[in-house]
Amino acid sequence: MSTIIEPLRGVHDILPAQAAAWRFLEQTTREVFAAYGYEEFRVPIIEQTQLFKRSIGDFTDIVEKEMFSFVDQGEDHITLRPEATAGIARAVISNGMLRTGRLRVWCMGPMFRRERPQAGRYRQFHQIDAEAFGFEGPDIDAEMILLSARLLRRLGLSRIKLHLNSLGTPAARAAYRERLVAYFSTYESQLDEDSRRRLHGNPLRILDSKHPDTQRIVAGAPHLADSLDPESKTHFETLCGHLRAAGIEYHVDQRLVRGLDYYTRTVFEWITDSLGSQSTVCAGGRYDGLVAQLGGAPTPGIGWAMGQERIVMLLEKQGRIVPADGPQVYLIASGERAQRAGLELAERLREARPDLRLQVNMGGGNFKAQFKRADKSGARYAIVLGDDEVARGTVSWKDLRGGQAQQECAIDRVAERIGVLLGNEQANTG
RNA sequence: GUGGACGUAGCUCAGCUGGUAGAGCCCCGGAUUGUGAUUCCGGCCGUCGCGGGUUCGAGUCCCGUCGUCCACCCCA
Repeated sequence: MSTIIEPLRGVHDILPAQAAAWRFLEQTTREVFAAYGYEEFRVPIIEQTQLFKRSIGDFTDIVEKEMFSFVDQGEDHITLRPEATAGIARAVISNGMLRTGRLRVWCMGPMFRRERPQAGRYRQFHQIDAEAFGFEGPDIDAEMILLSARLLRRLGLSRIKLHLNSLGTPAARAAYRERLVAYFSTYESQLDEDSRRRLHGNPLRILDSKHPDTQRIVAGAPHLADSLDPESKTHFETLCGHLRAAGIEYHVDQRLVRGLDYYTRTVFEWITDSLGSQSTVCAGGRYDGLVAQLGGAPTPGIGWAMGQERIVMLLEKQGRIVPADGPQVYLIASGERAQRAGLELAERLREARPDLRLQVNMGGGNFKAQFKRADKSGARYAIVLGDDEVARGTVSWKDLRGGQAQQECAIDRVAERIGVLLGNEQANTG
């Protein structure tokens, strides 16, 4: 007897029972992106380790200790992508896609971070990702946020709040960063360990430290808003105006700085109060310097990422019923002749109605057993084919959910019959 | 990475102060003829996460380990 192989820590199977919620999320995502004219982009899951070091920032926890990195047989330094933006930016440059100026894309897929797992925080997790390149003005910032808002609304989720802030231009941010370093340096000995470590790497992160002592020091720190350059200020105010006009509620959060180094100007997060400490459901911002940093022509960019596991958790928690896609019709066939006739009939029906979801009983069984399976399949109707029906050239037809009596109809009129019945059903369920 | 709680059948859980495991659901079969979902009867299912220790004896106590979860950290 060999021992059972367990999954790796922090990775999960998505079981068929859960897949409906995922499919609903993914289908809705496709529709919403299409509604805004965004194109799907598929990029690799593995990239050169250097890509993430250069884009996300050497001093972020992600790069410092959370990446799944390895050297392969050919001495290549490879990393499983911990986020999507860097890979998309790289792909946009590699494929010369910026020559046409502007680009609005989205992608969806697994990401990897070697964190300590918790509900809503996994080592392999999935994100929906939106990116736009080549747009300088705040209109695209607004569109990005409106798009995410519409997606959340279309999913039927509520009680998710939008937090908003601006980090300024790279220059203003750099100046602010210096001011911040100067300020925190005078209190260096009083800072907590993590904050001290970040002081010269990513001092903005110190702002949202939860250490009480550090927080006291943070309270006296120079304000980001005061250091904003006039252009960034205007940019931010225009964005806020767009959001108000569109009826999107938001909360300006001075502490919101985001963890990744590449952000500039607009940053935002959608936050829920029903997921414990994994409260951010979607987050993003502008990264005007990233493309140039990765060797492309200087091009402004903005994007966001949404955590799919967290969304699915919210769908469950908020009791959203997602459309199932089990069979509509279950075909029962008993006896050798009936089985053969049943298989043939099923194929004919699928030919006639490509959208039909029809499950054929397999593995035999008496009528009782087959009806049990028909019931369990969730199908609305059962088509019954036994020796009697075969002899008569008919099928019996049973409504498993309604009170209608069982009927019989000619075998070559079944497709027509399905059209009538499921047509009605679709009208009823919208 | 730090601190803490938990880990018993496929699922949800019970098992008092240590005496070699139970329920419900699920699944399978039956209640005369080719009919499910209800009811009744019967049946299957566990190295009590794993490893070590204490003990005559451990699911129950101790240690370690793995995993899940909570907070921190980080972040989607």
